[in-house]
Amino acid sequence: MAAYVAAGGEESVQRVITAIYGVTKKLDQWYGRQLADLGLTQGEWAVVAALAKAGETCLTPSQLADLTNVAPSSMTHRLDKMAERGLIRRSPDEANRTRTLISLTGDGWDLFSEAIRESNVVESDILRGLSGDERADLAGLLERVIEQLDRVEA
Amino acid sequence: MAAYVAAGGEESVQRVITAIYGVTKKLDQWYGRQLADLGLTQGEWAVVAALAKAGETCLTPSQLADLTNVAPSSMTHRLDKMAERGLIRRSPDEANRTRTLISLTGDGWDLFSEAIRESNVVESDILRGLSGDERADLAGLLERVIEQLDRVEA
DNA sequence: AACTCTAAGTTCGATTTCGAAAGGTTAGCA
DNA sequence: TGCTAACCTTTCGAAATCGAACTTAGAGTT
Repeated sequence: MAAYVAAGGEESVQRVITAIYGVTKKLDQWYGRQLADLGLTQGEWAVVAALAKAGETCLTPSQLADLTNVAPSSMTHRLDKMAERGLIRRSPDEANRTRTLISLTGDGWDLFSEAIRESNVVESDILRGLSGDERADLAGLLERVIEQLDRVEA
Repeated sequence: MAAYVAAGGEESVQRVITAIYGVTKKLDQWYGRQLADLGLTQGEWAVVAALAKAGETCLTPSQLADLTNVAPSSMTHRLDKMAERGLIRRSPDEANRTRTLISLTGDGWDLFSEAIRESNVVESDILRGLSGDERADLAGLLERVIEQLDRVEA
């Protein structure tokens, strides 16, 4: 730690970064446990949830890859398995034949409903310790960090 | 989104979770870019940094696995590669021969110094947009979330 | 001392992920 | 029309990760 500070690093930054990675790790564990019953991985749940949130509108593999933070090639593989299992369906986009449109099948919707209904994946437990204002503060601060990182990127 | 809310999920929770995963993703990209010059992966840097922060005291593979959030078996592989490259050294713990002690070699320390000196990995850029108070708030809120998650776990 | 139970590190096989390259499709423009 | 550039998805090979099983060492008990 002393080496960091001496080199110009700030302890407050370290503290935040450590905490962010800590929360992410815990969150991953929590999701993993909640989804194990349904035979879903986190990545697969992320796809189901993204499609469910999108509602009627279909999403492309690229969009899903962006939304769930993986490379497009990884999404191809993931969708292969989910299609094989009958959770999603690939259909060609007639308007732009470069694209493929992904939608939930009946089974996919059933699985989403079941996960929600059994409240396996209602995330309220996670932030139970924070008040409404504090949640807003937290989200706001994190969003500002994201903005800053976007700016550094450019 | 409507499906979530109807099922008892709260939008504020979704917002926080989305933001946390967003920051983590950006952070990973940022680290990846900074470290590419040095030929280090994030995981390897995490090991170097942990050992550097520990200073004189050696760490065991298990401790490093905990600190860097990977399985012990993954750490074995990582350390193999780093030892092969001459960055770290394994030495038996005479006090407890179950353990192995990991320490940075001269080359490992040089690499750490170089990374810091070239300010490749001084994280201050990341939180430039936040004041000191805000950083403390952010860290505090995240740490409370971690506590809550620990409690749910038990 | 003998036995058991726990802990640490590693090995092994399976899975997941990534990046680079390929193939097909669209859009812009001379 | 023909050419080029960009985009989307997929294929492929390489690398990282995980969980489970295994080996060895230490601690505690009788």
